[in-house]
Amino acid sequence: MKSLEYIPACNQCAYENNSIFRFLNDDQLSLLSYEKGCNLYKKGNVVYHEGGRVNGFYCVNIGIVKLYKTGYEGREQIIRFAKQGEIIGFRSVLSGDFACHTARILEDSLLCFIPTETLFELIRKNAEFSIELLKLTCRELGEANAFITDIAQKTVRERLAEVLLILYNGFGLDEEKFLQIVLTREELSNIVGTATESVIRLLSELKEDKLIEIHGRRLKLLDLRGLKKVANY
Amino acid sequence: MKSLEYIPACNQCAYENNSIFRFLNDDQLSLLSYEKGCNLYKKGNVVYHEGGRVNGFYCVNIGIVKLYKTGYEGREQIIRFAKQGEIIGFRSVLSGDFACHTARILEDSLLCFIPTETLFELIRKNAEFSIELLKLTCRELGEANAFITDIAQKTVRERLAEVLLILYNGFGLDEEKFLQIVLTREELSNIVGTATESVIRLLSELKEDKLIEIHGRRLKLLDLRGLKKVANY
DNA sequence: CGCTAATTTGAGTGACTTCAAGCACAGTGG
DNA sequence: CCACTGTGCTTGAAGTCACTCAAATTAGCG
Repeated sequence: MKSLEYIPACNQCAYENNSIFRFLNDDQLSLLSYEKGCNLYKKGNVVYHEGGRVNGFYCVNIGIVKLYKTGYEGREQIIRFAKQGEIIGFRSVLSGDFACHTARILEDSLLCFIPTETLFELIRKNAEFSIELLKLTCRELGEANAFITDIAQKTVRERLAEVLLILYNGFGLDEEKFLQIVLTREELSNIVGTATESVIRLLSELKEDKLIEIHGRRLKLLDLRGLKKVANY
Repeated sequence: MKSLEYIPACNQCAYENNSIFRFLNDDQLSLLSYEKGCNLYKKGNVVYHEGGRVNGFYCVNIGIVKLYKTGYEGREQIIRFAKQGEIIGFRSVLSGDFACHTARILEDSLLCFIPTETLFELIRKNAEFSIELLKLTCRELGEANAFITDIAQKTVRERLAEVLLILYNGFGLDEEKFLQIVLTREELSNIVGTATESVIRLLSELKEDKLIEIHGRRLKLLDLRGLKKVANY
């Protein structure tokens, strides 16, 4: 982690990255820019640990952050990834609780840090902003509940295909149809909730069926419609 | 469903049942009482359907409501139960989306209906209330994520024990240690995410181990500590 | 420094095991 | 009397273990 002298302005970023902060007015955006901090993080760094105290939350300016919980036998369960414009850790800030997941850098990142008090001030001053924050949380909750249903009812094969589509929705493809997020097989298994070996075998199956191509860790999604069918999605 | 002439006042209920509305002031509570409706529902009635429009949300005055999603093969996945003082359906109201689960009456209920506009008015007028609403949603989100981790990593036996403990936390025991919510084996299986037969077998196992007693659908929790151990909870 | 050697890490495969789902059917109690 | 509970049996999906292979990192050393 490295502190920055140059701090990117929020008023620009908010609109470019479609962040929650676009619901703030100019004054509030200035306040935000003034009160926040900004740091560089390298891949593998931990931003905050599950169970630790947090006294503020983060907004991703550049990079990707992996959020995961640790199960009782040490296995990580990936909850979600945060990319440009998304905020992480605000749940613990709001509830005043310990962090309920670990945040680890997946791709070198630039994160802005916003102190707890600033968040509360903004919520109190701007009802529109707080409604949008509520909507955001509700959306995440809806996704979480949908995933519970899937993980409880679908086969590993279906879930894997679905996870690929969820990643597609979040990160998109490049011009060659490569998924714009690169994960190890183990990380994939920690989203799907299965063994690494199963992911390896099932990816091969999807390749056999011409739905994807495998180039090391980079995955090319050839047939989105076909994947949807496999995933019942 | 049956409309009521007598409508319970919110200012009393809010405090007695520790509902989210205790963060409203007297005027706002009066407004709420004035603008809400109130209906009786019988066991098995559907309050709203997954995928349907909702133009308001509900607060449980008496009874228990079961919230569940329907998987792609028609299996229900129970998301949570709402009891006295809890609100349901506000997520769809906030996001303006279709309901993402079905609400069905588990025990005869008295539900108060609050129109969308009233909710938004209260959020706009009362920052404290909206913060508490945010906290509530965050808490639910945290629970959902924890459950994802469990369902992905734990065995059915562990999950069943855990579900019993979750139900204990939500509904408590009577003086004879009977769980204060009565579910069919199928409903239990639709929380745990398993087959009905597995629940039956595993409940028997827990009985063998003297952790619970089975009296038809009523379950007596004999050894909470033991259950925690089984559940790794 | 640069160039192997040594070690680690992740991907992939096969053999085996096991947990839990599914099916069929019997019992029972609301 | 029908929906729910309970049991035995079978099967299959997926987990576990043990191992190989390739690539990437790090260490060692002239």
